[in-house]
Formats: sequence, C-alpha cells, structure tokens
Amino acid sequence: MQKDHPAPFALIVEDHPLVSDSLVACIRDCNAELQVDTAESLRAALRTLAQWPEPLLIVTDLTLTDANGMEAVKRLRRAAPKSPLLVFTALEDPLLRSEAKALGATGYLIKSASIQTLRDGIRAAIGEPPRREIAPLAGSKELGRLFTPKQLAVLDELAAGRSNHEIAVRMDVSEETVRSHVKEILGRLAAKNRTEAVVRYLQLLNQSPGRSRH
Amino acid sequence: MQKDHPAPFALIVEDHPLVSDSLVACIRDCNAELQVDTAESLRAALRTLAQWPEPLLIVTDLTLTDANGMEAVKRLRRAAPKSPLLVFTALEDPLLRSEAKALGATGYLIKSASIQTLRDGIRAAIGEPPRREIAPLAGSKELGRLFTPKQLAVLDELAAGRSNHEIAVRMDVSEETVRSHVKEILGRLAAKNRTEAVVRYLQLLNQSPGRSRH
DNA sequence: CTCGTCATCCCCCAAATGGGTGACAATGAA
DNA sequence: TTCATTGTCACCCATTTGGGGGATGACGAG
Repeated sequence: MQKDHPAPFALIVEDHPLVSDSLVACIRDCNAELQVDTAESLRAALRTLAQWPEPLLIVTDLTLTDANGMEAVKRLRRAAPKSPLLVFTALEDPLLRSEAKALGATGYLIKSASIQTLRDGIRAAIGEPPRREIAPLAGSKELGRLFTPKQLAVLDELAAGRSNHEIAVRMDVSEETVRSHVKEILGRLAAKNRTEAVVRYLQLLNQSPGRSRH
Repeated sequence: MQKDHPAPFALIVEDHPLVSDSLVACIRDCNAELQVDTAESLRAALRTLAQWPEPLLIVTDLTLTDANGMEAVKRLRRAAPKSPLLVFTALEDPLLRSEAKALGATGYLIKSASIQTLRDGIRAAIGEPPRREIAPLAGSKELGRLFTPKQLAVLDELAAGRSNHEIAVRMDVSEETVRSHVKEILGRLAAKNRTEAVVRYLQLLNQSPGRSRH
C-alpha cells in the first residue's frame, strides 16, 4: 500500500476494514485523482505522516485501538497542521463535535448519516465545490437546474422516507431548515405533499440514470 | 400474517449506511443469489420479520438507535428462531461474545476483523444450504399475495400522492377506512410512513426477476 | 456596491398523519 | 358450525406536515 511518491493523497485512520473500504470508495467518488492511504491505528497514521506530512485530507475515527476520543485529533492536527481533518464517528454527541472543532477538526461526520451527506462533507473538506456533484449527473441537467445541492440532498432523504426531524439530525441542521428546504422542493415540483414529490423525483431520476441511492 | 417470503434473503440490521452497504456487498460476494434487505433499526427489522419470518441469514449490530446490547439479539432470535443470526459489532468483549452465543447467536463478528474473516464468518453461518430453488417471483404476482385487492387500490392512490381524504372520496368510503387500510399497508411493507411505503411499492412494481430489493 | 440566490433559522397555526384499541357484518375455509 | 380474513367504521392522542409570515449572513454576478 505504500506508494512511492508524494502524489496528492488522502489518509484514512480507521480500524474497521469494512468501514475503511467504504470510505476509500466514498473519497474516490469525490475525487478520482486522490490516492487513498489507510491506517488501522493512530500509530500507523503518524508513521505515514512522518514520511508524507501533507495529505489533502485526513479522515479519522474517534475510537481507535491505540487512541481514544480527542487524542487522535490532537496528534493528527500536530502532525499535519495544514491538512483538512475530518472526524468520522458513530458518536453523535454535540459536545464531542464542538470539542473536535475546537481542536482544529475541519468537520465532524456521523456514521449514521447518509452516504450523500458524507460525500458532501468530504467535498467540503477538500474544497471541491459541492456543485461538482452535478457533473456525475451529466444525464440530467434537469435535476441540477431544478434544485440546489442541498435540495437534492434533502430529496434523497425524502426518498428514503425519512421525517423532517430525522433528516435534520442526519444533515446536521435544524429541523426548521429542513422544513424550508422541503417547502421549496414542494413548490418546485408542484407537489402538494412529500410523497408526491418523491414520486416525481424518482421519475426524474429514472429518466436520467447516474445517481445512486442508498 | 404468516406469508411465505418472496425469495431467499438476508437481513442486515445496522444503522450506519456505510457499514450497511459494505455488508451488503460482502454477503453478495458470499452468495450472489441472496437478496439482501437492510433495516436501520431493530424496529424496522422486526417489522420486516413479521412479514417474512425466515431469512437465510440475519446480521445485526449491537448498538442501534432503538436497542442497545443484547436486546436486539433477544428480539431477533424470538422473531426468527430458525435463521442463523450473526452479531457484527465493534465491541470485542469476550463476555459479550459468550452472552450473545448463550442467547442463540450463530456467530460473533468483530468490525475490526479483516474482510476475509467476515466473509468466512458469513459463509459459515449460511453453510452450504441445500440450494432451494429460487422463485423467480414476478413482482406483480407477489403483490397479489402480499396485499388484498383493496390494499392494492389504496397503494395506487398513495403512489399518486393523494391524501387519505382524497382517497376516501375517490373510493367512496370513509376516511377512517382509508386510514385503517393505510395502517395495514405500512405494517406489511415495514414502512414507517406513506412515503416509505410508496417507495417500496414502486420498487416491487419495477422488480424484474432476479433483481435485488436493496 | 447592489441585487439575487442560497442556506440557515424563527414564529404561528391548521391540517394530515400514525398508533392504539375496538366494533360489526360478510365471506369463505376448516 | 366455528374461525380467520376482509372491509367497513369509530374514537383518542401525539406527532408530523404544510403554509404563511419573516430574519440573517454569505456569496457571486452585474
């Protein structure tokens, strides 16, 4: 896995291979040019950083075999001060979130969030405009023109049958925000309720393949 | 309530989409014929099992939004006593392992294990089962067995995005009747609201033989 | 700089929805 | 004849949703 040269790369610190694999795929989806390195422990990660100190992105779990909680954030921040650092954890505690932010984390992603949301978070961290996701949408300029990126994210959540509150938690915004996105979506689709909106959305999706949904 | 399930399938109970997706892939690698259903909560899983009580494999996390620890194992065991039940968790505690085994879990897989190990565990759990013939299951034929005629009518109305009141007028019954049909439909589709029900219904409709429900 | 869009959040309030429980008649199978 | 299913309705109650206002800051195109 050790590559020869300091090509643009991302580093994943995560001791669950299954999760790690998915993250690799997720990051590749966001930027195909990024090489992705994985470390199964903080120690391994620090060793990698000693050699190539400036990845374009670091994603770390909070519960590692050799580091618990913010320990990993602190050490990684020190080892790679300039790299965007994403915390990726199952723990939804807002306190942890703010603590991580205070320690210099670029973002705080929740494992139970939708893959769409994760991708948004990753893109935001590496400075890839979220709009970029319209590119893979090549088939459907329609959707890209009809909706803003956030609205598309909300649409995906709606299509999963989630309530406003669930969506709010997953996207890490207030329920009010979700409500206003939904209102706007209903208007743009000329639907009088979310079910109708989802049906229309799915029809649009099927007219133009290229979007995957969980 | 006892209906025969549409096809050999596996059920994943896991609230992290990323992990869930990986497990789906993992199980597919082990047996391509298995359809894989996912549930994001114990509650959703139980509803699925109420409908299709005998999956060929169940894989469950231990930390779910609506069930912690062995709770999920107990309930799933009771709901599907005959299905192999794998616990898939980040917690390596040997005590938990033996407790799970005592409660009837077939295996205990650790998230930090290699993907190869996970596959082995899954393969062991489903053994090499006497390959049952795979019912091709035309989606619409299945629907006829899953729902009563009235329920199918209501489903079509739901898929049009109509409210209970509108449906009541169109079907010339009271709104209360529509409500009870909808309740029954939600139960049978393991959906927690009409939008989710419609999405599943549309999936069943578009289901071509051999396609997956995931 | 100004204007528009976007995303975020707030309020109020009426309607719709979902869950639980229960009832009653018709039908058909055991 | 029993029993299960289906379809029909009812009531209660909590939560969700949708529609109507509005406010703020950020950001980009003119």
